[in-house]
Amino acid sequence: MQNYLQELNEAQQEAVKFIDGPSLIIAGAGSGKTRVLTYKIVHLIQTGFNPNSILALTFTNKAAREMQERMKTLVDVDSVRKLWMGTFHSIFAKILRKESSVLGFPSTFSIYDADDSKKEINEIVKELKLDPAQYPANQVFGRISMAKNNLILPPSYETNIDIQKQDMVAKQPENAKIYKMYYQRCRRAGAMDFDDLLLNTNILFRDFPEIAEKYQKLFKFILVDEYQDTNYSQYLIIKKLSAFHRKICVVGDDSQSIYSFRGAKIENILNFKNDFSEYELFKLEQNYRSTQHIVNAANSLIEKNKNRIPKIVFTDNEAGSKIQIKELPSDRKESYFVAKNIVKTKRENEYSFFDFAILYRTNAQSRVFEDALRKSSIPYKIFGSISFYQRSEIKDIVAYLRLLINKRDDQAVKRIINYPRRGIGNTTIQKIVDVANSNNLNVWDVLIQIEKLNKLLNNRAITTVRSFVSLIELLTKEAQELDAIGLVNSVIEKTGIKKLMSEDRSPEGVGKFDNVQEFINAVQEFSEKDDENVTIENFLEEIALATDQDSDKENTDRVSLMTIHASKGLEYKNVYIVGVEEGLFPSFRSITSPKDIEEERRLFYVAITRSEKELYICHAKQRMKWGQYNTSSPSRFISEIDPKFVEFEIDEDYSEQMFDINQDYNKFALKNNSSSQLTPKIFVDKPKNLKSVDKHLKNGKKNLKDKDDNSGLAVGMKVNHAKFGDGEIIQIEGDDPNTKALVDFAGVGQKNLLLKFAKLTIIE
DNA sequence: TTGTGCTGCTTTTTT
DNA sequence: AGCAGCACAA
Repeated sequence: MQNYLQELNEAQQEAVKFIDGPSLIIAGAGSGKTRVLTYKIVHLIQTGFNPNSILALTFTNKAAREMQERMKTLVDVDSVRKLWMGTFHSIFAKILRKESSVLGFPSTFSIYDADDSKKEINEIVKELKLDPAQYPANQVFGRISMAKNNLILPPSYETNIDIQKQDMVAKQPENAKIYKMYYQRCRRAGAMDFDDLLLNTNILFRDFPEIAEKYQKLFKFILVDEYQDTNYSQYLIIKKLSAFHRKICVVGDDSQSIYSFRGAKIENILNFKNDFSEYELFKLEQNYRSTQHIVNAANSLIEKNKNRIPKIVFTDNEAGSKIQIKELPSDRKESYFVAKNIVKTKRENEYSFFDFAILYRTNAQSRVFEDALRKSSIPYKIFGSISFYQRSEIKDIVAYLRLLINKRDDQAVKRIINYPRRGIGNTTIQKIVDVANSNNLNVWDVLIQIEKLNKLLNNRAITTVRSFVSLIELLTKEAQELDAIGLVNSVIEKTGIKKLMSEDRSPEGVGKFDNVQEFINAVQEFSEKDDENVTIENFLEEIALATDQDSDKENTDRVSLMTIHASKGLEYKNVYIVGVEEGLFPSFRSITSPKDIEEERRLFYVAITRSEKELYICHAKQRMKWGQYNTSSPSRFISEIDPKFVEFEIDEDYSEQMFDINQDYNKFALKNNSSSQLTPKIFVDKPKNLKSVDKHLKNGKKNLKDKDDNSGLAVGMKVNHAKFGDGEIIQIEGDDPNTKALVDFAGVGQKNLLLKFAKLTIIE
């Protein structure tokens, strides 16, 4: 069983074999980092460590899954299952579920995703009568996230001078107040957002030393992947947990630190020696992935960064071809070029589509490529766009499940109280929410005693709310009795979601229905796991922390499209880095800060090192942004690569003959014209609803009670309307609840008004 | 209460 | 260009 070591080079072997204390492994791009980590865990198990005492933290679910798969070929499946292996968020969510009671959270606490969080923030901003434009949920959430990742709770946020200064500069002096309320609301809802999972773990370990000790002793060996991307909150957890055994191995590459925007501290890797002075350092510098030209080009670029750990990544691979720098006239042509080039390269080298990746800086860039690939009949898959579970039709169902498990989940109730439409409108909801907030109650608490609001709400509203409550109570009961699949089926059945969706025959509607089917399949698959943890709670947790990368089950041959961030850890034979232009890459937001530019440079470094054989770097001279063409110049990063390793290419024929940018322009201009200018506004001057009038007549509903007295109105009368001013009645028709009057208003034209809504006063 | 048409925002990257 | 949220009309 020693042979696994022979598959490693000397440096890798040393790193794997050292298990006596803390170690730091600096792993250059393509140096076999995952392999080392995997084998190290295997080695630990072989040396006698109980898998249950090994904690391995990864950055993504995917990384964890990949390692697990690899390990299953090396050790028995049962050992792999017993490992504590997963993302920070999923591992500590699990621990928090066990221990949450001491923190005042139910073990069934909900996990708010970014959507829920932003909605909550928006509601608070409105409640505080602040201007939503001045307090964009995105920004405020970013501030709160930053605070939490640095363990700054609302009281400290309020008194922290630096933070207050920043908020003043940003013209958001009330952020502290919003944070405070947000914090309370989440607590009230029994909900944690992503950052809370880490923050609360810290609080747990800080305030309950006996619990901390339990886990400190449990985890005899701790491994952390992508250490350069950990934030302060994560760092503290790791430090605390490893304090007892001090057997910790962190793996990372400072050159690939690309997540500082969400609080990652590259310093964590640089400061490892401060906390673990007895540590051993291992450097993996041999690249097994790429050609010499690619490795050298990447090295020459990253050397421009000041803040880095010195290391020399080298390779014994072939020299390979030079990196191609390609200039294109427009973003559209960039996409056609890539499509054509993929076809050509594939044919010449007998590659599969799997061997190609298109990498971009922002998700928005994917659209044109989708277009070009589809037109060229190239199969493709976009990674990391919207996660399957983020789709609104799925989130609706998930909201029901969340509510069944945690009645305090206010975001979930608000989402589904009127979905499917059951006649609880915004006015009613707002009143209920107001009552909840002013009494510091959960929305659900108010709903179950809705009768008490008989002064505030009309009887109809109270009745509908009551039937909603009994629906939820019924489903809650079922949640105890049925298995996961049965429950989900019952939910979509009894709520009417199934009926509603099956009636929608539009292509989007059908697509949504398919997604719901797919969701049910996912539940099925989950419940078939031969695991003791197949509860609906665990399923919800898994999907709350799932990203899109998760759902790549199909293995049809196709080209991969993704952001560079999403590409970290992956490799492809042929890579196209597109949109390498100033303002886009590096992003215009980073251009004023040298520190941010360094991060963008590392990001570019990551992009380059994804490639094994061929690398194209493309930039377009014109790019469509927000519906308008802008001129852009090549990124500074292109000229930072040592020219020895690149070749420039401007294909004149290609750009002149095949495309004409003005054609694109004209097309858009034409489209805009036809929709907004050529279509004249038509005023309604004929009663549209003749059909419904007919129906009522047939049904003989003519002389039902006359509550709203419209009898004073007649054709020819002069009336006044609050908005439209004075006018003359041309026509009256329809029976009572739907009586309509056609009125000719001076200057406005003719309007067909429904009398039960329109307030007309008679002038003469 | 519900549906529609308009405004205004978006684009950094994600657990 | 595309979309969500929102005001307003029905």
